[in-house]
Amino acid sequence: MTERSTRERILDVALDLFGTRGVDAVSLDEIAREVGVRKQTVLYWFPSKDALVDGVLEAAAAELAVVIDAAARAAPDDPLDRVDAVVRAVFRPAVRRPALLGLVREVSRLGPDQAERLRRHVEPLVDRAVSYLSIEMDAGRLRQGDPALVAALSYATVTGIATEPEALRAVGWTPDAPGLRHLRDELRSYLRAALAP
Amino acid sequence: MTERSTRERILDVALDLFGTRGVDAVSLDEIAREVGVRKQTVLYWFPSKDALVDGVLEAAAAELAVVIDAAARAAPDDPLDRVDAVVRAVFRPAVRRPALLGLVREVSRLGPDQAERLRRHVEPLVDRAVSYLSIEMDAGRLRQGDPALVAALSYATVTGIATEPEALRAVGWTPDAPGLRHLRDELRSYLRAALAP
DNA sequence: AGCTTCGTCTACCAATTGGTAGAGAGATGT
DNA sequence: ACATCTCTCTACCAATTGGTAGACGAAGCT
Repeated sequence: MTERSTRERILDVALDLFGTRGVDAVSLDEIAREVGVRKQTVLYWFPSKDALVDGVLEAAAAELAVVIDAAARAAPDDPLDRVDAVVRAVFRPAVRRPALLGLVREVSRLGPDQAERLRRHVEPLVDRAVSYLSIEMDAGRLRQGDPALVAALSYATVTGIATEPEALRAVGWTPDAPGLRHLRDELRSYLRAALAP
Repeated sequence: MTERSTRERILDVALDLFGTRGVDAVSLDEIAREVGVRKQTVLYWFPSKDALVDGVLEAAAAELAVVIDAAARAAPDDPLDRVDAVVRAVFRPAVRRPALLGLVREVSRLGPDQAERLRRHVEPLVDRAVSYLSIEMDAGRLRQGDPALVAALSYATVTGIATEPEALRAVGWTPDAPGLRHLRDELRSYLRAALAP
């Protein structure tokens, strides 16, 4: 068996709790309890709560970056198909672990230092996405617009829908398997329509 | 002079703080300090923190409902124009007080009781929006799709973009007056494209 | 005048928070 | 065999949390 390291397990639990309930609402004690260890062990691996938040952010960003990158590379040439592929790829981990996108969302609340640090992590990904959109817009294969804002809007759509289960429940949606497929397909058509020329 | 009541001022401050930093991260002491009063005065008007959260949610929902309702009624007949009008109407208060939409977003974290209560408040608004979309889709004036999910997706787009300043800063956007206008216009075209037949 | 209600206050309190100090068990290198 | 290093632990601590009990002044009612 694999016997994941304590450090890893702490990161995992912290990502889940921070992402679903917010950083300030989760205590080190609670994380420790969930991991099956004492608070001081958490503080051994991450000398402060801030350090733990840093670690979790970094891990989450890395995890997302890998998924997105792989999907974008493997996708076919047409930009709409490519966006489609990224959405499909992100959708699975995002729904399985809402905390993943939820945490990224959480950043706005943390100090500007942490926001800045995360931004540096994500920057290359963002830059590539924006310049890609820009090129494809110029080529007439995507709707014209400000590529930076279109990127932000697409991101907002995906993150928003993935991290707001309440909004979905308010319109009567249920999170079972067919519901998930249906949601994914509607999200894809919606984004396609928003981006198509 | 107007001399707003203590209760009102508490609701105001609490909405701002809860919305921007999260309910759990804000203490009654802090709210009281901001209002210029002691914590026990807050507890006099709202017998517990939960009660305060309830009050704030209700006030926020009511405020949003009024804005949306007015815009939708005053708008022209074409559904795209109507969506446009609502977006323009929501955009201003949302940007001036990001807490407003931020708080609605916050609901997912609160207990299911509070989520349930807020949902009852918002339900008529949601129902009307969904059935409106449904009718216009059947009439061929909007893109075909599941009206409930399209409503949720549109909401996610607007809320997401309004409550994630970090995402916007990551693509180099700045929150000055021209930036705001530009963002609003891009949001409008994006939504238009996503909903157009 | 006297009594009550309203709004805010001071004085506490038990529980929880993030964090420090340092002991002790196990493995590892010499 | 011994010293060192790695990891987790117990024992505390000061600060902050949401909340209770009740005093105090001002205003209104009789």
